Amino acid sequence: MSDTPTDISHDQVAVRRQKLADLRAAGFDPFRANCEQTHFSDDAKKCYVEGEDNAVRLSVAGRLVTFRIQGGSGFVKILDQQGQIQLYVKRDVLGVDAYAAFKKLDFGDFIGVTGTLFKTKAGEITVRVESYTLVSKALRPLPEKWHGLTNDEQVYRQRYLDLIVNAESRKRLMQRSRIISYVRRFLEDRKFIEVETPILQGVAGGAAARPFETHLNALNIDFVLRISLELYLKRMLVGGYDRVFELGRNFRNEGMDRKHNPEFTMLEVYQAYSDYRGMMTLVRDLFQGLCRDVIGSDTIKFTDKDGNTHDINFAGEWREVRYKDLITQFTGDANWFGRAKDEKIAYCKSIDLFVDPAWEDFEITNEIFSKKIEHTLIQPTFVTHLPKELCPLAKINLEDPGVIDVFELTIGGMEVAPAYSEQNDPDVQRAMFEAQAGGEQQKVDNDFLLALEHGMPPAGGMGIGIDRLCILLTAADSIRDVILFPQLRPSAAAATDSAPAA
RNA sequence: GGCUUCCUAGCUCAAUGGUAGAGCAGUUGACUCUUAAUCAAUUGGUUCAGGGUUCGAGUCCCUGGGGAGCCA
Repeated sequence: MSDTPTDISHDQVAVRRQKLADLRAAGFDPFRANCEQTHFSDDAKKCYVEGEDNAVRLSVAGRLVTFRIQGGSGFVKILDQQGQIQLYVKRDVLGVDAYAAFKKLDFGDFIGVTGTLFKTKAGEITVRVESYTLVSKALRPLPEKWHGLTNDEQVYRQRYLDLIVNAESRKRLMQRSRIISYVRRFLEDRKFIEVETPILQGVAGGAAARPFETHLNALNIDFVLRISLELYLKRMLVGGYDRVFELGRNFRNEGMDRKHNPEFTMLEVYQAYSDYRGMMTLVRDLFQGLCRDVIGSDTIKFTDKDGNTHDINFAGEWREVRYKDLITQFTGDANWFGRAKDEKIAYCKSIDLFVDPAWEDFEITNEIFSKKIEHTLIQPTFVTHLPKELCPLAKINLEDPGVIDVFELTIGGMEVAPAYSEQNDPDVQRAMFEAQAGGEQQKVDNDFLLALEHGMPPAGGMGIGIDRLCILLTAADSIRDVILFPQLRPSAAAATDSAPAA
């Protein structure tokens, strides 16, 4: 086969390039070919009529991922977006030349085939190939078929390889797409309108986080990338959109770990004439629908950070508990909120919890919540009546002016969805902003306050971290497993590794 | 940012400081219902990069790069 002087049989790329060159020399260029795809793999298999082999003719296409040739016939499998389908090729059907060429195909090549459906002795619905076309040559080999690709770095940098060889990754990331699709349908069914608001903002509002900074040359002005969707969506309430949502990317220039990627996807929903209690119903209906539609079960498996497994049950009513009660229960001190700061600090010391003496009282208390309590809330839990200092954008509770009308939905020990009765009093809102800005007037979004002065209807609002939701529902270990291309340091090797052999 | 740990063939992994190996994949051959197909033969390495210690380094030390985990 080879009249080249050097043996290239050990070099898989060279072998594949030689095959490509041979095809071209024979007058066929796979990169100039195409094929028909009448069915995806799963849809094709559903077309099989029980007991009637070779009654249905169709065309499928995909990447070769299994190759079992035995003499004059063989079975191969191709992978498309729905999964795999088996193909049966036979010399007697294809003809000697076409069959010989088929045997030279490699793992990873894209082919299109036309043929009829039948069921093998082993019971697998299979396409009996009448003709095929090579429509793209893979010049590099795939990772190993049995162990797949396990090198984390390569999984993230070359996600396409992970998707080809690791079925769980493919499934998990497909589920993410279905989750997002379901969220849209769910909200649209309830007459919510999807909008798109600016990512480049003058003031990074709606949350407390360090933003990415950038510069708009045309106006010679510094901008930041948004850290939240909130303030622009509320402007939509002012503008008369009663039910509005945005599903989009936020950016926070902070740490990266199993739960944080610098860019992440948030859903925010605002419903006029509702409140945080209305959001409870909405979020519960949404999650229960997601479980049914995407997962197919009311319960999901969850492994906590100590390796213990739990079943999280989304059915029925969910636990509702006041922030204050969680704190007094944890500390065993019914009068916790009446204690002096020194006493709180002393207590934290006694449980080995670091707190900075410069912190405010509420920060010390919240450190207990976030470090000691939050991760124990495994089953869906609405934590309500949070201290007002924790969020300046919510309405103050009518009975207790120290707390706000909000919940934080915590599942699997993670805060998944905060919701508020939204503050719509412009004067209270301004005072809260100014207290939070601590004298730095430029951090106050005056344009938003102007909008509030025009009148915003009472509303319930809610945010859901889509990545965390996906972690939960797909039982993923890390945010990197539910983001197609998680952020990594640039790889120096990648740039030099792609030059083709001359 | 700190601590711990990992980086060896295309992939998954071995290798007391003493000649770098296996499985899969590749190549050649056999095989017309396979399921990680099977059988026979066989190729393939700048051990992440650069220094150092040593008679001798994949292994020990240092610097750098990248990944993961824990902490901040």
